[in-house]
Amino acid sequence: MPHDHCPSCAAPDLAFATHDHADCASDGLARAQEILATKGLRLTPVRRRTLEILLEGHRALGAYEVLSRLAAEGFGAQPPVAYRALDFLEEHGLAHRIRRLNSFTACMHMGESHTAAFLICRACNAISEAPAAPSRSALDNAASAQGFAIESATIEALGLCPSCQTTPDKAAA
Amino acid sequence: MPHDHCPSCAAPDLAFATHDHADCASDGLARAQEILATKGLRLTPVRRRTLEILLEGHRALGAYEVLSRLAAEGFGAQPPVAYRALDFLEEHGLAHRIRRLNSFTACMHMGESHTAAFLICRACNAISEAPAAPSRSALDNAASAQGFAIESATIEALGLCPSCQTTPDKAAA
DNA sequence: CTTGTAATGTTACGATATAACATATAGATC
DNA sequence: GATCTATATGTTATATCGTAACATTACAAG
Repeated sequence: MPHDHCPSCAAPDLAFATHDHADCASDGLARAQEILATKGLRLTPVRRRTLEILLEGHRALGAYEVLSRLAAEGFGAQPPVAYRALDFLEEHGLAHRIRRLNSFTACMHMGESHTAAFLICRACNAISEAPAAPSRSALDNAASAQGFAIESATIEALGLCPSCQTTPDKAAA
Repeated sequence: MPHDHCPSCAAPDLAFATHDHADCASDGLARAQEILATKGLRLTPVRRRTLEILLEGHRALGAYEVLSRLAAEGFGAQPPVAYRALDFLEEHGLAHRIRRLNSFTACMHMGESHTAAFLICRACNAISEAPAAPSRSALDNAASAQGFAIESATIEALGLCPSCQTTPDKAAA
């Protein structure tokens, strides 16, 4: 069931490909529950709803965008409500912050400890999580050559997803 | 002449190493002048001063930090003054934006077209520009496997520089 | 059912960034 | 040199993103 609001609906391991997104989202939620249960952490209503909102599509949402959704549903209406839920999800590997966009997206590989690399389509805003291990190890090499100890890495690419490359008006720089 | 305010004064190709920073900075300015002259672009007083401020150390400065320096010297005191100069420098490869810190730093490899990778010390805020080609090509591979066309990449690592690794109190997470 | 801890909510503010428009300046042309 | 034009600078005003500090509520352990 590829859904309409997501022109480049991405599968967990084959982003920008059409897939059954209802499954994709509910799997993500289930996976999150398992992971938090294991760690003895709580998926409270705000946190759960925040994750669901992120899981609605393979896009990045700003904290204030998430906040307005939460507020409309009766949760708190002040920024810390959204930031706390988002920070919690990020801290436990259920969501990622996209620095380039000052926004957040659900993690597509929950539980697999990894440095994530993101492919961000500047035309349709779709986000895909790409294998980052090769980039990351190249970065580790560059760092250790300088004696620098990496604690966390941000790897993000901006460009055009497959479907937007074929849409000339969107592709215009 | 390693200078005092820069605990991890970095050489262009060997960051985090002590070096003659007065040369490092004046070379950067000279190089910038060449490059802009070639392109028929102007290194106006604000732009020049902004670059000099960034070149003072291998650190990242926020736009408002640069702005207050400029304002104190008689330039305009409003945000666009700083953002315009910084954006201009970035656009022409003379400075980089560090997304992770919402701030800016002088480019250490002006004129060499490259995707930059940054090593950011969370203890002393020193910034080193590392060879990014290997990371970048690994990222290109991951992207093309998904049919994604990268236009620009952000590669940044947060961690500890050599000198801060040996200072336990600074290294505390 | 109390008590300590974690989570939620609020107010208030700080930091980052840009839109829109007015003024000034450098270089080209006459 | 005067004038024109494009570029650059400066301003006001506002949008957007993020956090500190503290009050209140829910939860789970004893």
